[in-house]
Amino acid sequence: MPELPEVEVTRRSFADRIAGATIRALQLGKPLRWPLGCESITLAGQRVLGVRRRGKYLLMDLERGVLLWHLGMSGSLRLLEVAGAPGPHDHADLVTDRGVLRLHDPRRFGAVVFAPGQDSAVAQRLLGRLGLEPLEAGFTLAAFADGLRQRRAPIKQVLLAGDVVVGVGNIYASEALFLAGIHPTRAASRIGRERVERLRQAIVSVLARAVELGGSTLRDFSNAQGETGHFQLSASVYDREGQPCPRCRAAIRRIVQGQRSTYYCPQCQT
DNA sequence: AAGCTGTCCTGAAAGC
DNA sequence: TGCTTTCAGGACAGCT
Repeated sequence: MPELPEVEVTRRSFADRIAGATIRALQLGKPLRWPLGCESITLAGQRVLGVRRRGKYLLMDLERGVLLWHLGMSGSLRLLEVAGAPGPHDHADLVTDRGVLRLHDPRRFGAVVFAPGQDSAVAQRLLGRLGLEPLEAGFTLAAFADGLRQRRAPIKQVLLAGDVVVGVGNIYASEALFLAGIHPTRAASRIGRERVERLRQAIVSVLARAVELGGSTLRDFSNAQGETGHFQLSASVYDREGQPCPRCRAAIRRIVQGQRSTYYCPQCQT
């Protein structure tokens, strides 16, 4: 499933090539998670100024608005020079004079949404409460600690919620907590400052490494050239219930928090 | 305000 | 073998 690293790798794979392109049309297939929010004709003729990322959203800046893309859990984007007929899981084609950006998303949790501006109600609704960007300078100990201070919920669920720090999905949440030696059920507000700093560093290192490695975690992930990740990042605890902890050999445990699996080492994480 | 739960969708894997 | 059931996952809506 695309988490922040996969989204960033996708962005890098086509952003430079599509910047400056002129949109001809947006062709939609089966409905995605949210409606587009504008007529395709609104987009036609607009130039693509660039592509940014916020959390797991890709923000495509247009001359008059922003086109937001989300890959959900099974989405991928490819920029095709020559687009053949869409397959059964191809649900959006952004046709431009530099090629066709095609969204492939079997489970259709993804979305393409038009926002008339960065401050529009649509943009605010989707982006307004997103937390700190973990790979940017603003992700400081002070800011992170401040975000966790008021939260009594388990740290794992606070990480997933995305309103303190964005882009940490289910897999990386387990991995980062393992690296930091923090038990996933611990109340976020009850983690000491030194351990918050360790968690901050763990989040940065696990995400930055995954970006470097070209996105990792999903078998069917591919960037906009259609290249799959050359390797899988090996997880220390995720999906390893019963297997020995790489640090202390204790059996990895699996629990469910908020209907999501969490994996951790009962010895190393407290 | 913060924290729960339900929901969307479909492929893969497990169960019968 | 083939059918049915269960599960996974991001993130919003809506309720407490």
